Amino acid sequence: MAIKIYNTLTRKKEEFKPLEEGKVKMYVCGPTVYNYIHIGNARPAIVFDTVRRYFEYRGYDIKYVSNFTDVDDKLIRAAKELGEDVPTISDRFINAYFEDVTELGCKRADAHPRVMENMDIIIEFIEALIEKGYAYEAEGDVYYRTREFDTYGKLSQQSIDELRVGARIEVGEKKQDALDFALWKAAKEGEISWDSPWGSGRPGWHIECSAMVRKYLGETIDIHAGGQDLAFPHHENEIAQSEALTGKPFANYWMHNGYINIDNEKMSKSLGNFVLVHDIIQKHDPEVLRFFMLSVHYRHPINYSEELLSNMQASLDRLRTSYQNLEHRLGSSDCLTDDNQEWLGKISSLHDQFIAEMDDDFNTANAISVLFELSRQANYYLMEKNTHKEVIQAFLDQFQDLFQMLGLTVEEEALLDEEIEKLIQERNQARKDRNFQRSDEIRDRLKDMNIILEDTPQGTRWKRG
RNA sequence: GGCGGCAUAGCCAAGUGGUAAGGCCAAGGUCUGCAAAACCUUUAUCCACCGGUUCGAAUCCGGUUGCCGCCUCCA
Repeated sequence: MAIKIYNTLTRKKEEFKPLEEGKVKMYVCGPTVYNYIHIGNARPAIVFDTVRRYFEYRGYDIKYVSNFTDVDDKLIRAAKELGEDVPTISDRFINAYFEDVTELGCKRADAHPRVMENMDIIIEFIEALIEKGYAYEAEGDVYYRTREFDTYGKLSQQSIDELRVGARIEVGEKKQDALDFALWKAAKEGEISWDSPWGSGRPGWHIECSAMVRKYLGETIDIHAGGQDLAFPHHENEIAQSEALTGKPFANYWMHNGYINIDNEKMSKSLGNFVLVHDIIQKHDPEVLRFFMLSVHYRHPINYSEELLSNMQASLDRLRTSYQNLEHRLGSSDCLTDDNQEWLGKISSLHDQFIAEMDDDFNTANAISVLFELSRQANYYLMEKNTHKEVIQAFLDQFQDLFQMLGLTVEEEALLDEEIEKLIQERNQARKDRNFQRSDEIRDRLKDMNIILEDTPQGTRWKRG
């Protein structure tokens, strides 16, 4: 079975064929680091981290690169407002980004290139475009000649002549055509800037990705990904820049994740309805946010609310409880059963189902439903009087394996605290003596300490609530 | 004006031709000293609406309504 990917470029699900057997080159557009990330930024981070994990899981050698935009208008504005310089602010929020995203279970990319550290290759790229006639200099700015690129609009299916010219596309005097976009912007008084053949200035937004993709991954890559809104104009412009330069396809597969809405409205800074990851993870288990994002297909919109997050907590708890119940039974399992093969077969077929769902354009929603089936089967198995270690272990391994694949953890049970253990023993003695008043007293006391007890035929177990 | 998406139970959400996955919530039952956890049962004769194609459609086609996104910095 092969992995299928919905390719924005062709608007179809296609079988994934890597450029090089067994290898994947993937680039994801990262955030502009002028603030803490909001949950809208978290979606591509989580979704594409999962895509990456899946490729790894399937044995691919994947090189995964994601950039930081650390110089741009928003950063310059933020610097002015805060009375700090741009590098200080971008450093701060890059660190914050890593902290947040790590909490959400995302691994580091193989490279996280920054604009400031790649000024030389950006300038070279622009020079080459000028040389080829695709760009021109105008009073310290450099613009891309959009109409010069024949297939402009192929990603977003926009006809170049249908693009609304006027009110919203700024007709700068320096531009030869309203559709042209900036590759290099001349510095204004007091702005951070770099020297270039066209005077001091800074790069336009789109050129950084073209330049960094080329440097870190090559002229043609397998997968280029980002939020839906980036398809036009950002990705369209990247294609124009890169393909004009190399004459080769820029990326074979384009993936775009859907939006997060709040009360069915797009979340945006201007509407003031954005939710920061930084704030959510004070109140909720960060993995619940990840689980939430993965419970919906990545191309569909998600409507965020606190209530939904609480529902998701309950769902995730169900799976984790199941895992903990298995762990609890591992020690007391014997070897008296003879239906091991049947159970092992069930587990293995659920694994195959999980793979089939993920193969189908990373259908994490369905993959998660397989996890629930695994949980149901495990719970059912635990109802048997005699259980076999081998089967319990197989369940545990399967949970462990698939959770990890999705970037989630089955929380390890904390070590038994001596004091808690002592109280439990005392309570069990009270129960034997049928002194239920005393036993409930102890249970309540532990409950106040956020310890929940469960009496099972194999003894009392506890967990943190 | 151009391009695109969505509409499935109280809530969330899969499902793109073969007769409605899964989760949350709720109700009843089993187990338990009581709980907790778990298990069993129940919860959409129907997938926004109207027509059409088909032996057969939530799924395809046409139309209608509603909501949303992109075309401007944006994940």
